[in-house]
Amino acid sequence: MQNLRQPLQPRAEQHACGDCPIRHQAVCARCEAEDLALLEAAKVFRRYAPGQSILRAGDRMDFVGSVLTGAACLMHLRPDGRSQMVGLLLPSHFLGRPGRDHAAFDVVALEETELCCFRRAAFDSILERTPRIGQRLLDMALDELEASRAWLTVLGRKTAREKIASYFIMLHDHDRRLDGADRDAPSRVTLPMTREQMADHLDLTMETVSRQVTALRGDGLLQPVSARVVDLPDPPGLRAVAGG
Amino acid sequence: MQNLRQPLQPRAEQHACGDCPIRHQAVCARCEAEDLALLEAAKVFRRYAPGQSILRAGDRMDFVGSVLTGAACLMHLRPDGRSQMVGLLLPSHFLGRPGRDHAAFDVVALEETELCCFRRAAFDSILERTPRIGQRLLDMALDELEASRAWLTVLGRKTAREKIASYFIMLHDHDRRLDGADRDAPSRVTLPMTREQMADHLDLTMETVSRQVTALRGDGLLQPVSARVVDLPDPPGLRAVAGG
DNA sequence: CGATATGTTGAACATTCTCAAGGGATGTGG
DNA sequence: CCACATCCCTTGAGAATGTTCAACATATCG
Repeated sequence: MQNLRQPLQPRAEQHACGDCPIRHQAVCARCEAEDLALLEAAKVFRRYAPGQSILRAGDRMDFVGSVLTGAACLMHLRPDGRSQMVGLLLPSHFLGRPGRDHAAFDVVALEETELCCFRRAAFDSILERTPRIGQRLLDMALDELEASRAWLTVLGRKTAREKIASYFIMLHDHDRRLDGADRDAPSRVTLPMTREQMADHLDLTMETVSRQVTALRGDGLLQPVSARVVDLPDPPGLRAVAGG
Repeated sequence: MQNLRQPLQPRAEQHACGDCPIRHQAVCARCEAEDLALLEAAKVFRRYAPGQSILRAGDRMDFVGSVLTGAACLMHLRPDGRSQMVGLLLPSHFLGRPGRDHAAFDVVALEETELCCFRRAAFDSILERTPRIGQRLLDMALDELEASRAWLTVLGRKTAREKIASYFIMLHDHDRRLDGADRDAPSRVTLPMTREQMADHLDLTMETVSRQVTALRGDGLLQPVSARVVDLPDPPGLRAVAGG
């Protein structure tokens, strides 16, 4: 069993918070210099390979942390073997839950992924002394809750075509949130997952994903560059297809 | 437009926190006497009729609060008119979001519903002075997030039959959380919604809901007493059908 | 180059939806 | 008390979206 205590990858090179790519989006976003010093002293970078298990449902969680680079997913495995991807962890997202010992879902790295981790005990004590971090965490949790509820609409009320469009728009928008560029300008997204994993996330089959990607390419809304890289020539058009 | 500032129902009779039905499940669960005094001074009960709108998406939210009795739902309305119920507010659930002015979703009372409300400004200042409440709120938000993610599996990977079973088990389990009784013992649940609203929540059609309820009755897992009251003679059996 | 993993396309099938009709409770007015 | 209206629910038959099963294509990597 692999978890945060047993990274299989070589120890990640650790950077200063000053030039952190997620400095102003993550749990530390509202920290002042003094708060940051506390976090900086406690942090440890961890690196995971694609497909590597970061946590398993029920595991003791000794660490919490932020996704720095890469992507991971939360998986809900059912007793009968069926599984559903119930969340995506992209750079700046927080992993772990203060006040809860065991993981609720499996967490799997989708691609090469770096985490900025804090030992649970250390993080909890920083939380106590630094209300700003607790507030930020609450805010992020409520954002995630809103996103998860909005995703219910994607799974529940959208057609296969709309789901695929919604998925690409979500990736595009998350990139724009990090780089601040124009949301309507053409862009290139790198897919963090295989067709099969997309199918899992969108509650479709791999075949339907494939067919709908082909269809959207035919409509000029997606322009595959390679299997994992896709150009979006017309984000507003794609957003319209995504519908809401 | 109706919202928390304009309840159409007569002013609700207000009770002391001491004999509150959700005293130990709501946001105030971990409050000591002194914290409770602060909340008690700021609280106002509100009552809503079935079908009444409590909030509309985008509304300014001047109040936050807990559901005391009844049930309400969070609705996500899409531009094309399709809608999806993205959450259920049952007794003890919290409504509203500190640090956010506008509502993300519509909130509609499903049945006669009482809320224990606090003016946003007052609540925010209590939050600041009472870290226990902030912690409890974070904990509840993370519980809701987990529930919402688990519901993704219901919508995404379950058959109509499994969805119906999951729905009844969810209601049964929420009742058991409030009354502490045995989760495996036969019980009677009161449905807070019509077949059409159930369909909306489960992402099915009213017709499919009706057919599957009939089928589960045939299997001895549901025993309708009236349209809105159903006996569950065999919760473990129903839970098995719900599957995960 | 051959092997394995990943992605695409095709055709038959199944679950659920849509459209349509009818049943049963409750309420209102005559 | 009955006729009628309304709302909610149930049942049926055909249609449709997405699935399943299967073959084939493409890519990556030893």
